[in-house]
Formats: sequence, structure tokens, C-alpha cells
Amino acid sequence: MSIKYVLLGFLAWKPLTGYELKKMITASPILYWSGSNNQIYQTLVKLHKEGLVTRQVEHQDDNPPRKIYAITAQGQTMLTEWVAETPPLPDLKHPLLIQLMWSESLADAELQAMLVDYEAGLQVEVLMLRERQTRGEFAPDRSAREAYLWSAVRANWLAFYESQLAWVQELQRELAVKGHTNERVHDL
Amino acid sequence: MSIKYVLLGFLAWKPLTGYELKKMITASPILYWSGSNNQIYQTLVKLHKEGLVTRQVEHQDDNPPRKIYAITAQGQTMLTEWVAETPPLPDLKHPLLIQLMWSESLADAELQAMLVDYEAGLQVEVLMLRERQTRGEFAPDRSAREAYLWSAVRANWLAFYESQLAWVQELQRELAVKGHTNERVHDL
DNA sequence: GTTGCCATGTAAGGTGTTACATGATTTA
DNA sequence: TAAATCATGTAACACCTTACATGGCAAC
Repeated sequence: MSIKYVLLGFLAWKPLTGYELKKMITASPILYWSGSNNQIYQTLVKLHKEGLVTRQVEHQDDNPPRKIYAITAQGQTMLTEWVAETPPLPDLKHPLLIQLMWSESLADAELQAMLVDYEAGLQVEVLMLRERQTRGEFAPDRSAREAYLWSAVRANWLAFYESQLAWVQELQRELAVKGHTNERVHDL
Repeated sequence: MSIKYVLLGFLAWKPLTGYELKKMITASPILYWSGSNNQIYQTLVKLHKEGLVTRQVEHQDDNPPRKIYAITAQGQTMLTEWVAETPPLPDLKHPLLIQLMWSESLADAELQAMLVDYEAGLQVEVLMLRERQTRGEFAPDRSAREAYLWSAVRANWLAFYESQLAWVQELQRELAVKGHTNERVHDL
């Protein structure tokens, strides 16, 4: 899946500029792109060429002209086809797990230190997400169903990080208590 | 993080050929690369140039010569430095969530159909992972700690997919029962 | 007076993907 | 006879990232 459909999704909600789209994409952790200028402005040009969006230029005295994009009927059709597709399964990249798999050459204390740091990072993330959850955040809110879906999606996201946090904490306890230790008998 | 360290990790366990590395990486869902030839053979060449691995060519009559790679002391040092680093947080790409966010233009029945298909795919994945869990699968098993870590990592992975499955099931129930419906009042 | 916001864009590079290519041997 | 396994490698490209570039205005 590429960023193209996300842009169409936003524009199906309401007309927006590249800059506004960029801010929204960057702000949401679920929309997993960096939201770089390159990506967004270029994709908008492409969508425009393909006739999936219209562009309306609004001149300004101080700033560069705003280019307001809106979805076309054709674009709406593509979007609807896309959301009806069965999406691929979630794709999880979890560097911690890979490091743990190959951490044999670490002393117990080094491994513990790494896990402590990692846990701290997760804590921060979870707090940020929880705060967002309570502050509500922007949502199109065009129907009861849409509002429900957005809240369910956010809950899914938060639950993932919370479960990861619980897992690292449990891991640390097990490593400390159960004596799964390692004395580094290695060459290094 | 790049694939480089995973190759070092395997080679720190025991000497292997590119082909063997490729098979192992492809087989593991946690090692999230496709394991394409390009990536692996090229990376091995680079690691060899950097002096992190040694290469031993073994001629064969029928097949191309096997190139057996082994880690060097320098490579072991790099690997150890890497595993001691605090890894970035997991990076989750979840197309379903994005589609749900923009599914306003779908009729309730279409959305249900999509979710049913998606759930079926998840079911298959969970069954496969559970089977692997019971069959044990390969693991270096150089110490009690390593064995424990590998089982914990696998459990983390499985738990993720199981929780996703529970979530989609709950979502479907909520959509059906609570009357979060949508009659498509849209242009299309 | 430096940082940040608005608003657009370009350039270069990294990382990974799919597909192509060879060729012998084994399995269904 | 078609496909899979062993074992290596190349080519083209999709997608995304970081950094660079401009320039006026507002806020602290």
C-alpha cells in the first residue's frame, strides 16, 4: 500500500493543501510514513495528472500560493475500491526481538541495562498515546460508525504499546528471578 | 537497523553459506526482510570487504561452489556493540487500521465482508505460528538464557497476532450489535 | 534576534522488492 | 514432465528518507 490512498482518504473528507496533509500524516503514528515533502507534493502532482483530484491555486501576497486539492468522482471510486479490498496482515518490525535473539555475547548486566533503557522509551510512548486518547484528537466524525471506528483504531494502537510494555517488564522479572543468567564464556 | 547484523548474529552462532542464511531469514517472520538474493549476497560481500567475516570457498562438481562465511573477532565486536544498543521502538505497519479510518464510503455489508476475509487470514497466521511454537523450531541454544530469550521472543510474536485476532472479532461484534451502521449517503 | 510557522519545492541516496538468469539433481 | 532443491548471481525499479533551498511573518 502506498501513501496515495491516504491522501485520497483525507481529501474525500475535505479539500486540503499539501502542507496540511503533511502535518496530519506526520502527526499520526498510525499513518506510518515520514510525511516528507517530496513524497506528498510529488504524489499530489501524480494524483492530479491521473484525474483523481482537482487543484485550485489561491494566491497570497506574503507566502507561496496555496494549492488546494479536492477529490474527484474518479478519485472517490478508487478510494472506495481500495477500502473494500482485504488488507494485508500487519507488518511488525521489532528490532528488540532480533537483538534479544543474538544477545548471547552480552553480560547479564549489559542486557539488563539495555532493557531498562528500552522500557523507559516505551513508557514515554505509552504516556503520549494515552494523553492523545483522552484529548480526543481530530477525527472526521461523519457518521456514528466512523466515529466508532476511529476510536477502535486508536485503542488498537495503544493496546499494542501497552502490551509491549507489560512484556518487557515481565521479561526483566524473569531474567532476574529465574536465574536465566549467562557468564560470557566467549572469545571476546 | 539493517540486515547486516542479523547475518553477523547467525555467523556468530556457526559458519554458514549465503544460501543457508537466506533460507533461515525467509523462514522467520520475526526477521522481517524478504531475504532476497540481492540483499544477502551483496551484504556478505560487503561484510567480507570490511573484514567482519571470512569466506571459504568449497568446490563442488555439480553445483556452484559453496562460499562458507564465518565471523571474525572484529565482526564479533561489532555484533556485541550492536546488541548492547537500545533498540528503536517496534515499527508497526497496519494497513487494516488505515483502511478502517477511511471506510466511510463502504456499505455495512461490504465492510463486514472485508473484515471476515481479513479475520480468516489472521486465523491462518495464528495457527501457523502456534504450530511452530509447539514444534519448537531451530534455536542456537548455547545457554539457558539464550533458550529462554528465544522462547520469550516467539511468545511475543504469537501474542501479537492473537491479540489482533481478538480485536477484529470484537470489532465485528460491536459493529453488528451496537448498530454502528452507515447507510452511504454519499455522492458515489 | 533566533526559533518556529506557513507553503512550496528539489536532489541525492538508502534499502528493499520483484523478476531474470544459469544449470545440475532429485522428487512427485 | 513439471516442479522443487541446491547455489550463485545481476538488473531494474519502487518507495521512502534526509537534507537542502527560499522567504516573509509572528512570537518569545
